[in-house]
Amino acid sequence: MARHLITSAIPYINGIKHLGNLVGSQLPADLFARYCRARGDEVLFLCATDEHGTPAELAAAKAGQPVADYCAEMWQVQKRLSDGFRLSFDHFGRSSSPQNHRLTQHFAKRLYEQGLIREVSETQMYSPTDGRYLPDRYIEGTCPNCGFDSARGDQCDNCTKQLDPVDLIEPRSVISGATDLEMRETKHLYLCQSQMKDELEAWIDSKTDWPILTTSIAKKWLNDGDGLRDRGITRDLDWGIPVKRGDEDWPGMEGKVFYVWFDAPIEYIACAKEWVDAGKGSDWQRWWRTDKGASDVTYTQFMGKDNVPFHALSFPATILGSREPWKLVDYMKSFNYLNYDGGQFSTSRGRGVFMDQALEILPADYWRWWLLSHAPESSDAEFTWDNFQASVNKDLADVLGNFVSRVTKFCRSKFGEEVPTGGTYGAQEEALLERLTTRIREYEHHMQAMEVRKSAAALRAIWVDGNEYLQEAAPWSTFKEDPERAAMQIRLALNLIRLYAVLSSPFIPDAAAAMLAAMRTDDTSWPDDVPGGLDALAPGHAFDVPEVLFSKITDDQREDWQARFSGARD
RNA sequence: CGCGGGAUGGAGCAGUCCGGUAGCUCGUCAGGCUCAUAACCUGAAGGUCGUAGGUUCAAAUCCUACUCCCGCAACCA
Repeated sequence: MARHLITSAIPYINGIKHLGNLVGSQLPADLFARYCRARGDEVLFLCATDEHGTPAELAAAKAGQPVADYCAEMWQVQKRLSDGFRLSFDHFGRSSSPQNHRLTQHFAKRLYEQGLIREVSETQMYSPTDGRYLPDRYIEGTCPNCGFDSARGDQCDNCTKQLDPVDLIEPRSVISGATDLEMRETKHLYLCQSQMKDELEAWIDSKTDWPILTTSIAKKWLNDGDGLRDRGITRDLDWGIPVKRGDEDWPGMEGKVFYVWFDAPIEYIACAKEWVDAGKGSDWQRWWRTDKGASDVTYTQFMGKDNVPFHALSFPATILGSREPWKLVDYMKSFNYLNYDGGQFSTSRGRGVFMDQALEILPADYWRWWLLSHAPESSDAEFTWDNFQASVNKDLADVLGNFVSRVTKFCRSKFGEEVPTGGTYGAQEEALLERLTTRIREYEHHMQAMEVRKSAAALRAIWVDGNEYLQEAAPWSTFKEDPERAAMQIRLALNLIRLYAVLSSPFIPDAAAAMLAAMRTDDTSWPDDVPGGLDALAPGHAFDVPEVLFSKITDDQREDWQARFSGARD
C-alpha cells in the first residue's frame, strides 16, 4: 500500500480567502488526497494557518483584539470554511502551536551548529509612535528618483525603481502616518542559503518530472544575479516564535522572533505532531523521518506560484542544513493565478468571490467542480459568471445529474424502486464495458499525474458514456417487446450511478455521497475491475429516487451575483 | 537587453519536448429520441495555429527577430 504525505500551502491567518487562494493549493491538494484514499493508499493530508508576521498584528489591532485572540478566532473561521468546502485535512493546525515553537527553535539550533546561521547588524526604520520597527512596505514617502509621493520603502510604484527606505524623502509610517521615524541599529540572523546553493541546485536538477512552472522559478532564484542569497530569518516583532537555540536563549536576540517564512513551512512537520497530540494519530515521525519509517513515503506539496521559492529553496535549505534525516518533498505541484472577471481578485477592495460568500450562494460541489475543471495549471485562468453558469449547468446538471434522474425515474415507473431482475449482457453492454475501462484507466492516469483539468475532462467523458449508452440501448423501447432486456439495461445503468459516485467523489464529495445514499449502498470500492464494479447492486436491491442532484443556475441568479461581487465586499 | 508563463475556429482549453492531412468542451445550425433537470444522442458549419523571416519533401510543433497579455523581481505574505 502506497503512503502519501500531502500538504497544501498554509493560508495566511489574516482574513477570509478568495476562490483564487482556494484553487491554488488547498482544493487540488484535497482532490489528490481524496483520490489516493479512494484507491486504498495510506494518506496523511495536512494544512494549517500561517499566523505570524506584521499583517496579523495590524489586523488584530484594527479589530481591537490581542493578536493571539484574533488568530484563534480567525483560525475557527477558516476551519469552518475549509470544512464547508469539504477539504479533508487529517489535521488543520496552527503555525503558532507549541509544537511548532519547539520544532522551529530546534531547527534554528541545528542550523547554528552546522555553521549555517550568521549574525548581521543592520539599520532599520523604527517608529516610536507605533512602537515598532517598520518593514519596507509599511513605510511610504516621496521617491527621490521621480518625486512620486507614495513610493514604498522597497520600491517606487510609479517609476519602478528599487529603493532603500533610507533614501525616501519625508518617510512616514503607513500604519499611523507618523513621520518621527528613526534609524536604529539592530541585529538579525541570516540563513546561509548561499552555502547550500550547489546542493540545492543538484537536488532541483534531479527533479526532472516537476512542472516547468516549479523548476523554472526555482532555477531563476538559484542563478539570478549573484545567485542564491542568504536570507534574514528573524524580525523585530512581538508576535511570533521567540528566537532561541532549542531551549537555550540566544544572546543578543532577546525580544526578537523568527520570520514567518522560516517557521511557516516547519509547521508542515509540527502539524503532524499536532495531529498525534490531538489523538488522531499515533506516530508522526513515521511520516517525516526517513530513519523512523518515512522512507517509503511519497511527499507531495501543492501551492500557488508565489510560494515556489520558499518551498523549493528556503525550506529544503532548512531541512537539508539540519543534517538530520527529515523527509524532503518528492513532487511539487504549483499553480498560476485565477483572475476574476477581467482583473485580479482583490482582498482589500472586496473584488471577487470569497470562501464564505461562495458557500452562502451555492453548495461546495458547484465551486469544487468549476474551480478544479478550470484550474490555472498552464497559465493564469479567469473566473467569469457566464463561464461558471455554463459549465456547472452543462456538466453537473445536464450530464451527470440528469443521468441519475432519468435512470432512477424510468426504473421506478417500469420496475419499481428496486434493481430489476433478468436479462444478460449483449454486444452493446460489452462495448460499453470496454469503453469505460479505457476511460477509467485514462482518468486514473491523469489523477496520478495530478493533471487536474485533464482529470476533470476524463471524468466528464465517463459521465457522457452513460448517456450515450442509454440513447443506444433505449430501454424505453426495449421494454415494450423485451422487458427482461430492459431490466438488464436499467440494472446496468443503476450500477453506473454507484460507479460514478465512486469515481466522482474526489471532485464532488457531497453529490457522490448523495448518489450512494440514493442507491442505498456504502460500497465505495474502486473499479479496478470495471465489469465487477458494475455488479455491486444486485437484482432486488432497493434504492431511492433522489432529489434533483444539481439545480441549475438561472440567468437571474447569474446577473444578480455578477453585480453583487463586482466591488466592495458586502 | 531583469526573469518566467501565455498567445490555437465566437468563448475556454489540448496538441508544441520525440515536425507528417488541427483535437476537445461550450456556443451556433440541422436531425434524432421522448426515459429525464426544455434535459439526452447524432451530424454540420466555423480556425492554417500572435507577427515577420528561416530550416525542411513537410512546421502549431525546430531556429531567428519582433508584438501583445499576465505574473514575479526576495528582508510583503
